Amino acid sequence: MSRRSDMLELAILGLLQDAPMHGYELRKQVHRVLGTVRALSYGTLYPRLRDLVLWGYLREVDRPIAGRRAKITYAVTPAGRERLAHLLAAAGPSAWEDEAFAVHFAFFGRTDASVRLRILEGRRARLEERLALIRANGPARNATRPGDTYLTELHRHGVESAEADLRWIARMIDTERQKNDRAFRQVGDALDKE
Amino acid sequence: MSRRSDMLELAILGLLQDAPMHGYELRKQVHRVLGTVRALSYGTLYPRLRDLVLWGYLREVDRPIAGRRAKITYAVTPAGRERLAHLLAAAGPSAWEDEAFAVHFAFFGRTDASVRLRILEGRRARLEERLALIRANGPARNATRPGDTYLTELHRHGVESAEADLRWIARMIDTERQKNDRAFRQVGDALDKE
DNA sequence: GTTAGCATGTAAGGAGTTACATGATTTT
DNA sequence: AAAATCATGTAACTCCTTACATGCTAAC
Repeated sequence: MSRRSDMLELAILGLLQDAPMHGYELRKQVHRVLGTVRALSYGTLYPRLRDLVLWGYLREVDRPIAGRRAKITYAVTPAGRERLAHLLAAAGPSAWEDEAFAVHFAFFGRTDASVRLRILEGRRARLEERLALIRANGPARNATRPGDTYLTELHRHGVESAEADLRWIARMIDTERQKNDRAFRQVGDALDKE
Repeated sequence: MSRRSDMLELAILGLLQDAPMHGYELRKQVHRVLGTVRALSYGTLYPRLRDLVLWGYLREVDRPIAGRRAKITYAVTPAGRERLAHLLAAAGPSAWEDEAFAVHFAFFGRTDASVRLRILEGRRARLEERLALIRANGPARNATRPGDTYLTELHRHGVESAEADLRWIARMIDTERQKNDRAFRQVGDALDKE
């Protein structure tokens, strides 16, 4: 359902929903928001923008300020807004993968609370799975090259990174739950007053 | 000089140098050693093994234990050993990238001390550069969606991960330097005795 | 006036994934 | 005897990068 490439689509639609931009600026915004995750080349971006226009999710807003041309500003169409909502609501297993997760998380500000929690839980499960795998594959019984300090260090660093990620996710989930609790309490208060 | 694909070549030659294996087993070893980094599919591995044989770096060692066939064991040829040495000694800028660095580091056990240090320093510079970039792109002046906690958190997590990686690298470099010092001292002692 | 950054694109090719196809061996 | 896992491969496809090509605009 959501290939890696849907992530680029999500990022584009999400950012353009905030404010119409042209490609060059858009790329910088992607780097600002998702700079931790990966780079984005023009060879990837421009063809994709063309496609999104073709599919009706974006429209070109020509802004010929004086003689300045060839600057194409893109804006999200109603169909694009629907598509964005759909992508944001879709929280399938591929949404727990590294990049997909980061993109989804970046747009949590406009994602439903239930979807947020589902993605966070999925991500946690994914990270725990990975940690277990790293631990299982540990270089303990390193028969061939016993005592290779470097392999051991690499392994330990992998474990520590995964653990740090897990702690972060756990914190995010806690925060979400507290938010939910507050929301429930407010609903409760409102009901009390009736 | 070292495309992403050279990393796979390095991993294959490095592991097969330790012990000849067939493809299936090799894949598991790659996961054991580099499991933290990325997965490796058969669709990638087998064609590459074929190529390496074609290029003379590997040779097939058929091991028909009883009727058991179709199991192809691969071993490194002299040319392959040369190639491996070359790949290990090549510490160009692409060796500081995430995956390439991990692969190089995994084989530090048979890498020259000077090359090790060069790669570690390069990696540190790369990480520092990345950290600076993340900090510069920080969601501080987030005009469009002020106070988007999620973006702020994502950003912070990115900074923290980068910092943790940097601390790790710094520790590795320290260890290397101490090793060098010890080595020099031993040489010094030996000279004293003369 | 020339360098640096803004701005848009295309074409070719590299790298790898997915899905498929096939069969042997080991374990339950 | 079925299920799991070992074992090897291919073909189609996707995605992205690199290198190229082009021209404008701002700053020095």
